[in-house]
Amino acid sequence: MPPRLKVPLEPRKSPVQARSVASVDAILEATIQVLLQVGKERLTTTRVALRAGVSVGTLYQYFPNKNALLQAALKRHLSEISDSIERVCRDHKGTTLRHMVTALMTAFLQAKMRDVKTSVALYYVSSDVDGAKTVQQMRTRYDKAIVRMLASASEPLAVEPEIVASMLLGLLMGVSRRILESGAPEQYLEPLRREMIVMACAYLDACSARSPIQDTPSVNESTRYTN
Amino acid sequence: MPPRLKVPLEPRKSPVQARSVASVDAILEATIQVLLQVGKERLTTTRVALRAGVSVGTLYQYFPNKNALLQAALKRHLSEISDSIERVCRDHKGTTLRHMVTALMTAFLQAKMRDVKTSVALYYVSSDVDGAKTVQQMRTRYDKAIVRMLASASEPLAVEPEIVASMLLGLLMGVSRRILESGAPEQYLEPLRREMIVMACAYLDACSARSPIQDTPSVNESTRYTN
DNA sequence: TCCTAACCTGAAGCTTCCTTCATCTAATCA
DNA sequence: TGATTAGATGAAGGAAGCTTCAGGTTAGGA
Repeated sequence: MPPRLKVPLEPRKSPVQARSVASVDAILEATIQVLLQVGKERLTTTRVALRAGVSVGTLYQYFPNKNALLQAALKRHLSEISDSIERVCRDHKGTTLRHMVTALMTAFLQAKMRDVKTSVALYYVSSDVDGAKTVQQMRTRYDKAIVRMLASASEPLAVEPEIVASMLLGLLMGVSRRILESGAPEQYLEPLRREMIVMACAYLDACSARSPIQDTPSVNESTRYTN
Repeated sequence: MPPRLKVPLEPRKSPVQARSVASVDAILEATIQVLLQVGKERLTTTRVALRAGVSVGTLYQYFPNKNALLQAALKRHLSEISDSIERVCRDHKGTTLRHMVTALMTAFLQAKMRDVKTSVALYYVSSDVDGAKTVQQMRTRYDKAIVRMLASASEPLAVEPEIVASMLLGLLMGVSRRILESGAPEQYLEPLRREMIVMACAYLDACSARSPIQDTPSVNESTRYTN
């Protein structure tokens, strides 16, 4: 049983004329729609092509295989978000921690909710083997940008920026995922956004209150509390 | 094109003798392993059976189809976590908010990290159409339990417990997912757990400091901050 | 206008796997 | 110990869908 290393993974033709650019775009768009309509399991290349108004052959002219198609759609979406985060981080270097968090949360949510459908659809592909890789790459971009921003804060930060970034991103991702997965009625978005900012700010304050070296009382058992 | 509503979805035979119980367990275990080794896309029932040391036929005696197998594995894992959370919530009714959060965070992380491999493997199935349903069910269980606990706190809670629960779970899920997906070196777990508790407590304090009716300064633009 | 390259088409080959079922073995009980 | 039920087997049917390719159409330049 030789490992199936199908050779034809060379990137396909890339669009030159206007009509082909349109095709590629339609295909990517159709991918999202099909994903939303039937889920990843029942997404077929033929179905995507049909939806996009082109033939399967055309699809395979720009994407070497089904998986590449899915990854491309995922990448396109995540890149937009990464860009938006990096921009915010750049724009807020040297400001207050509070300013930073507020801007970060707002930007992230805005980017993620810009089109909810796409975000939801892509959860289907974000957690297969290849999807995870793509996600990981983007995560690295977020992380770095945020750490850099935090490190430039006008106030001193009592905790390593990596840790803080981890917490902020965890909160951000976790809450937004919850919102998206739970049907996401528009109205809850704004209050939750505010709540997240409250939480993040409260956390940062708590960080500042701590001495640089950890002074959290140690906790060894699940039944003993930091009071 | 009739919707494919394959009839034979009746639940199969359930194990009676000891050996069959062992088989079912081996199959479920093998599912996780195969999931980890090759991912969901390349998981085949034959491969799972082989790994479990039984034949495909045996597998199909207990699981009506491949998907049911995956869902069963997912459900088993999530149920353990739900149980653990519900227990903690029950055991901490009427205590301090701080006690509650600390216990909650600790219990959740412990349950999730008990065996990291399983948790990671099941991310692959947790976000397909059916997996999402299962996850949603469990989420409801978490939510209710936590809301009930929060509502019983010895101190008054200035914010609706649903909102608080949402935030806490968002944080919890988000951070733990980050940990799991990023390779999860054991050593980072404890500091992050503490950090989460710090964050959650800081948030609860901030909540108490607010008057019952929202007094968060309103924010209308992404470029205006709550100072 | 004609030619070449870009682009599009979709039937069919081929592979992969899910699932069944006829048959065999092991356990349990009278 | 013989009968009955539970459990296990794995070759083979069959469906589904990815991908190719030989042959058409369109666009743009000479």
